[in-house]
Amino acid sequence: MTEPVSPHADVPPTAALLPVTVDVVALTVRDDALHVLLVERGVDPYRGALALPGGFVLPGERLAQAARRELAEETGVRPPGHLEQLRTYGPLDRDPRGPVLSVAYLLLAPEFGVVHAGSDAGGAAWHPVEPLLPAAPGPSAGPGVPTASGDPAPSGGLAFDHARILADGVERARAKLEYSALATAFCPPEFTVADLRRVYEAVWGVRLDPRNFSRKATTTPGFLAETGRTTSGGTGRPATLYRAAPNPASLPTTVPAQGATPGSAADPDDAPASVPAVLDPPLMRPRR
Amino acid sequence: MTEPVSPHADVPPTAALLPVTVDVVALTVRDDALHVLLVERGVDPYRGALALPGGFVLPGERLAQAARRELAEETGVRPPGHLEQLRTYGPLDRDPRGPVLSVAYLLLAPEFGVVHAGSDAGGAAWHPVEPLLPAAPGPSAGPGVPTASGDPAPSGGLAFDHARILADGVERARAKLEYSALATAFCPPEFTVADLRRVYEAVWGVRLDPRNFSRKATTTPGFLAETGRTTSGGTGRPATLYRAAPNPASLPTTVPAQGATPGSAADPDDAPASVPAVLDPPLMRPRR
DNA sequence: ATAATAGTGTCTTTTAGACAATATTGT
DNA sequence: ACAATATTGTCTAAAAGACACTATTAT
Repeated sequence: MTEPVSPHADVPPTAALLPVTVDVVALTVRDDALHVLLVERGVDPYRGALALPGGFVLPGERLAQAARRELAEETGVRPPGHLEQLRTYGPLDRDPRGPVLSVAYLLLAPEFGVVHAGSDAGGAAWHPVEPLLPAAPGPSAGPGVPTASGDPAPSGGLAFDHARILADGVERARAKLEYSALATAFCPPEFTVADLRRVYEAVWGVRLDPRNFSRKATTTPGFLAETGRTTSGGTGRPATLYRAAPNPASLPTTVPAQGATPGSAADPDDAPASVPAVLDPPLMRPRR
Repeated sequence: MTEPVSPHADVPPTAALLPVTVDVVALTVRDDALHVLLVERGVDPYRGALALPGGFVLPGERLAQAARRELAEETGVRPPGHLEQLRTYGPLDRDPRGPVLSVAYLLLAPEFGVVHAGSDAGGAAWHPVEPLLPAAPGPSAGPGVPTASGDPAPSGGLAFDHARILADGVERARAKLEYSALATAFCPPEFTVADLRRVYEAVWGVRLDPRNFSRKATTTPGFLAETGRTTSGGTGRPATLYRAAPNPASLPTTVPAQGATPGSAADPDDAPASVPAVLDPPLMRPRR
């Protein structure tokens, strides 16, 4: 029998002990545009500013678990979709309270309704990402965000370094659509080829030829599985309904967990589950 | 004047305070094979086992800074090459000492000599990666590592979860060669097309046609810059010497730092520096 | 019938891959 | 001259893209 050991028993005394937050870049496609889930901060620092949903990791908690908990607390629902780790920021010069490490997660999900206004944050809501991203180069485009004067937010109108984290999340999402089947994560369980095309168009900000797209999507192995059913009611010819193909030749996910709590074992969100045989050709490519 | 504030002043008391390590997957190409830098652990846990170089982040230290410090301490030299963040592991079920967060970094570098045997680790040395990776699927290949019996190492003969981290690093490296110009990070400042081809061949484990490769490499914009010089002395026709092209249309690296220590400002290693216009075509592709 | 969207056929352009042929060096 | 490696040229095959045309529904 081992007594409940105090954490960090044998860690060298010179090691830093850092508070760790998780922040979630939750993306969805809504009205043919990419949207991100943001909360209005109800506490300092950055009280009143928009921020990514997130918060501190609790003792004994896993990172992905913390991400899902924060998301649930701040939306009132348990969000669907694909959750994966994005990257880690900090610990210096990003939080006025002092050194804080932040592990960002990326959620790609079909639009889900936001119910609840959390305790320390005004309700969460979907916001179009485009005005929050750094202006594209080339011919100087429209005005960014008016940046309400007096606002302490450093960039893009978001608290902390969240504008940068958002930009990184969007870039990751754009890249993943190209060489993985993850576009389906933005769709409900059953969807049409046109739904899927609108995901690519919104995330990449391009127009794709519906005819060539249809052929490419339906003939790419491991991408779509026919349900046998079709849409009805809308105008025009009914469309075939698909769902995401079941784990296409998934890579053997190294290290399946070892001596851990069996059941909450190795974080499935952290295992690049049905992810990308790297050396396969891209699934989809934007127009040249 | 602000007094030196105690760290974590206003952090909620329920937040976990975690020790954080950095671990570095340092890869190089040596004798036409991908190698990783490993140290033999001189202290518990996993004393005597091979491990990735790394250690605890110190108070006031940045992540990439800690990665470079550990690397320097354990090799005796300041390694060249491209350093980028890989991903974050933990904090549960990965260190017998208790919950520890580990932020892994990836270094892609030309082979550099290892000088020094650090204090808490036997000397660092290059090891071929192939026997350390999980057996590829398909027809069951050769025997992995004999796994010296009595060794507490969980997998691949490496301490902690380092076999998994290594696998993730190799996968990242393989992917990056495909759509970025990072293969040059494995080369010395001046190199030939053949040198570069051997990088691809070693990392991907394939053979590439030297003639088609040469054309592709030299005609891809933003990849190579001619030095005007050529090799000499070797057998055969002298080859043109190239260096990596200077930042090809680099993306505007969001958030250039704000109120930080000017000089050690925003970590350049953490900024995806000259990284991949995502929507560009891949630079190179492995054979089908 | 008309409008609207879904999906197929076919041609053109681009890119990748195979491989002959030429170029330039050391021995 | 011969061996060895570098580099260019040319043809073929595969993939991407443009776009006419057919299919199937609602009104």
